[in-house]
Amino acid sequence: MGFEKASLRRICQKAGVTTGAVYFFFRNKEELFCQIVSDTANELSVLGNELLELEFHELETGADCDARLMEFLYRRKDEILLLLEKSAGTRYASYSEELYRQIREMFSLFFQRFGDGAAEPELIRILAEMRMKGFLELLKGDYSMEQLLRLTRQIGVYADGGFRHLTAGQAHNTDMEN
Amino acid sequence: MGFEKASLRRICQKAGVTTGAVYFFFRNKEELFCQIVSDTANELSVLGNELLELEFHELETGADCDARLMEFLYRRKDEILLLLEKSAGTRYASYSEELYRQIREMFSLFFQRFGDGAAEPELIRILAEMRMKGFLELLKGDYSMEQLLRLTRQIGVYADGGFRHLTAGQAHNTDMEN
Amino acid sequence: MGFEKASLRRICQKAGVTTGAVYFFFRNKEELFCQIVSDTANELSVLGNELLELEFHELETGADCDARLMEFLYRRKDEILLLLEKSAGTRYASYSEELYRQIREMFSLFFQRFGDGAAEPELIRILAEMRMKGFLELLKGDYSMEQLLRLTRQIGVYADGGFRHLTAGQAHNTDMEN
Amino acid sequence: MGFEKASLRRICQKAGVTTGAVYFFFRNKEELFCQIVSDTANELSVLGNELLELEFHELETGADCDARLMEFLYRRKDEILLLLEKSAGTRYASYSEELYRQIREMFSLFFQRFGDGAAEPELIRILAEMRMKGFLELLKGDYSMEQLLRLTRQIGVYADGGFRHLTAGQAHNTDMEN
DNA sequence: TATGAATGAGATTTCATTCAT
DNA sequence: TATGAATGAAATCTCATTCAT
Repeated sequence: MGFEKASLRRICQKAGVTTGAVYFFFRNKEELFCQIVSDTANELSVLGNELLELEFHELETGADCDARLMEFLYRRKDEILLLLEKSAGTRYASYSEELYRQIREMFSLFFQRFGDGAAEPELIRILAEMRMKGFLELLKGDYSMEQLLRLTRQIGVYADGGFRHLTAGQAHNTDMEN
Repeated sequence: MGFEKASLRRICQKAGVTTGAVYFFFRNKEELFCQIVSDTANELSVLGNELLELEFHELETGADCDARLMEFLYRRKDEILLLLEKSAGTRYASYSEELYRQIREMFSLFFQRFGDGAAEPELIRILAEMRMKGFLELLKGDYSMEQLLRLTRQIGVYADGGFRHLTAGQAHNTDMEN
Repeated sequence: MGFEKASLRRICQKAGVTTGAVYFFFRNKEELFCQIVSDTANELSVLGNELLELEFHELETGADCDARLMEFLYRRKDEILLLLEKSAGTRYASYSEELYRQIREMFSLFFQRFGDGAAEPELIRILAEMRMKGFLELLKGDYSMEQLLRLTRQIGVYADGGFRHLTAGQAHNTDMEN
Repeated sequence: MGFEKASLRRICQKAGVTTGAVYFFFRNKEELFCQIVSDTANELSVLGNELLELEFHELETGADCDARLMEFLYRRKDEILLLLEKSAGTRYASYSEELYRQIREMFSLFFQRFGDGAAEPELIRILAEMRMKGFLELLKGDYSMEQLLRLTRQIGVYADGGFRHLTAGQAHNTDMEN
């Protein structure tokens, strides 16, 4: 579980390399981790910004954004899961924060645009965490690309409905939840 | 991060005790962990079943169930976070599985009752993970009880809307996501 | 196995005492051990000398000596086994040496008296070890006093026969062993 | 004293290695012990069975068997002493039981063949323990090969005489022991 | 007289890292 | 470029002993 629990000895044993060899290519254990995920991390950041931009200018639907994101995550499955779930103890430990920020920004945008005014930051934080969790769990499931995209679409529908209900209900909150 | 990375040495250092002292009270590191969380774990299981029952017989609204759950979690915040996020390596490692099962069961029930027929297990799995994540993040935020309950209600509204959108959309799926 | 492997904690647990209490009665772990065996050790030394004396003046048969010895060992079974097999690490560690010396002396006497001249010290050493081992194993068996004495007598017969064969054979050694 | 009391720390200190280094070659302390003695243990078992067979078919005298055994033990002195006296706590702890069984079997054979009928198992047990003890003490003495073989022969003579006296005496037991 | 709690040293084991070759 | 061996620190756990009460 996680970078810190993964013993280099065991990693190397599985990879059929000697531990000594690792230190020829990488300065230390963290460097090894980082070189594995860095490209993916960079590209994900770029993609995130790009999608944020698209959404901002309403050039693409949310569903299309989700699909493009998932396609990327799927292709880099292993690295993504390392990056987002096993990076504690490395300099990528807080990488996911950047993603969360992007998602929160997007959500904030939605609330401003389609909701009735400002959105509560804490609510947005929770929703962002949930959404991200959704992506990650989709990734962890052993799905085919088709399955994955279909499920992604459904999660999108779910999120969309949730958002609408939330903004609609904020005016007459008490009515809605009963 | 987690039970396994939490060095007993460091724990004891912070607590101002020697590591040897711990072994007077607990057989080993895991026992220490378990004695901290066991009561809470048991009560949570009971509460989970109770709420499941209530929902099943429609004796209480989902919102009320959520509120009762959050109140419990809030009162046992520390133990709950240990139990659900730091238990890898202990015999509670798979405890959360039970909770997930309960949530999935409840979701399944909803889909059967209000949706149009059977629900896809994989979709339910993802939604359950997201919902749980929501609860946990609510817990991790440093909120007052009032704030917490208000946010919980909002998440409930979100989830409710998501569910409706999802079941409504299953008939004319392609329309919805565009 | 032995004094050093027996944890005081476990000893006390079995005895239903607290470890603290032990240190009220005994200076330390070794003292506890020694007070358990000391009386027995002293009496055994005395008995050993007495039997040696008796044999020396031919006031008693070897079989009677053996019987008296075994009766004593049997009554102090537990202490004897502690003293002779678990004393490593205590000041009784070399206690058994004294017994071996006595047995060797007795064997030496036999060889001088009934054999044809001086006896080889190394041979006597081995025979003494074997004889002692015999006594200890007799003790460890879960026998009744009667069984024990009968077996002791048989071992005596064995040893007697061995001795005779050995002394008889020393003149024409090569004949005997074929 | 024994495997369990032999601290790896001290072993390594004497060997001029760090304890960590040991774990490069051996999985744990027990593995270290086992790899030292395993070959010897296997060969001893084979030899034991072989000698048992020879005795059974009377292809070799007891004295020759003893000599062959001692030669083997002498060549593997260190490993044998580890195996038979220091193995408590390892998976070889009960190894010597196999040897005892072989010796008892051989003794049983003798009693059936040369004695007058069945032999008492408990007596045989004691005699086997004594005989084994003899072998071990022979080994522990710092003898030359010649000395060792000569002493072994003498112990053989002793045992032989003991056996004869015992079987002869079983008919008129009460006479003998006085 | 006895207990419960605590200590500190030392045991086995693991691990990232280094180094000679 | 790569290996096998080694190191030293730190982890969990055990144990004899001490001490306040």
